[in-house]
Amino acid sequence: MTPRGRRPGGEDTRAHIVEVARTEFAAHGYDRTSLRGVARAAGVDPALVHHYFDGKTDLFTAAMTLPIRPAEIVARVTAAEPGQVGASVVRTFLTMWDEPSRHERMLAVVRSAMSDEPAARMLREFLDQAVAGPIAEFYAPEGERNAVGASLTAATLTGIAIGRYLVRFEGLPDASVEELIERVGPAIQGYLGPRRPHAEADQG
Amino acid sequence: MTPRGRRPGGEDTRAHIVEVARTEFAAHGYDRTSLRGVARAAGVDPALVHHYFDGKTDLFTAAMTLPIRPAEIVARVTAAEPGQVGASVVRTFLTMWDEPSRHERMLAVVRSAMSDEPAARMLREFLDQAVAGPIAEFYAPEGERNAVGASLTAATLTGIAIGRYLVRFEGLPDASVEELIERVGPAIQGYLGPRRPHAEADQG
DNA sequence: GTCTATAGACGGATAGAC
DNA sequence: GTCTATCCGTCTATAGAC
Repeated sequence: MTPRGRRPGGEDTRAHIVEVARTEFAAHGYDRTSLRGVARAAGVDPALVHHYFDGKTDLFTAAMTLPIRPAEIVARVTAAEPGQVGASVVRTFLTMWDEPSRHERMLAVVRSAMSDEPAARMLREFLDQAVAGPIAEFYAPEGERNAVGASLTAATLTGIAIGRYLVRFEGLPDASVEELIERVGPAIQGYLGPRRPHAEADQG
Repeated sequence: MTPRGRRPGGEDTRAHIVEVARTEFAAHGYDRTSLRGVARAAGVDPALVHHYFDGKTDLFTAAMTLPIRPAEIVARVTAAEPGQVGASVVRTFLTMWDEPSRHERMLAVVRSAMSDEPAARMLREFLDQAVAGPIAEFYAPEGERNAVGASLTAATLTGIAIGRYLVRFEGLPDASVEELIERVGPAIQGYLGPRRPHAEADQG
């Protein structure tokens, strides 16, 4: 019957809208998610969504925001033995994907980042805080950074997320976390280690 | 003045539309590209686009199609020394991205694959033909396949393309092809080599 | 706090004239 | 082969009644 007017309980409709929006963004990406669709799925009026949020971008931001604690991640990474940092990074990342509170957010951001610039910025910032930053902290507290190595790490993790959760490359969705750590860890380790190819690289 | 009626020369308007469409899809992704926008950019009437193509999906397919020759790729990969197959794969892939005839197509497919299922299918098929197939051919002509290894390779290459050409991770757009080959080659090599972790794997 | 109503724009698609 | 005209759907956003 869709009762009109103020909702019975004083429950948090706003929070409900945010939740539904997150699910929609995760499932369809930014472009294909409409405020009307969110309103429909949430069982509220489209105008109510506008009442709470400035617009689509605002709703997206509200639905995605969940602070990450770089310090925590640094702690996890630095707890690993030097030779196991690659594996530790992979484990940390895959674990984040498996946290229910983060899964949909990450899905939505990656899906949307390919065509929406604000979403792309969010992806870059996330990777910077959750991957590149902690790594730099570990390997070069002084300030020297291996930017390409960090970016290759971020790229690898992004590609795996896409192959595993979005586009579904053969075998990836069903691979165990342990198998992935075992196979990808060494690759990451290689990106992060010191470079000395055929140039002079004595110390730092 | 936008002359009416049939165009002066008998030039191939259809081909022109396809070209323009490819550029639009590459720049904005599937969702944000409209037939009207394509028509506008091509200087033709929107109805003409419908005259040539069944719909948006049809136009997309027409704009993306460019046969790849697995045999060629196999030849390039198999020409490498066994220890250099990883580097060879990376070089082959990055070279394809740099071919002008392919660059926009690949950009468009990757951009679109995150939210459009037909585009996702195209991406899977491309990676299967251009990466997984040739690799399998090289390592296991008999039919045994290292599916996860091939998928991890595909995921890595996809992630690098995204970081280098789409989302622009720090340092990746400016990295030289040689540096990428040098750093990523060994990682790919690791995915493709035989696995013998802690299970029995005598021959195969 | 919630809804009705509507403005204003753009999308894909089609029928048919020239 | 090309364009006019139009249908019908969807979207974001706003003003204002209850």
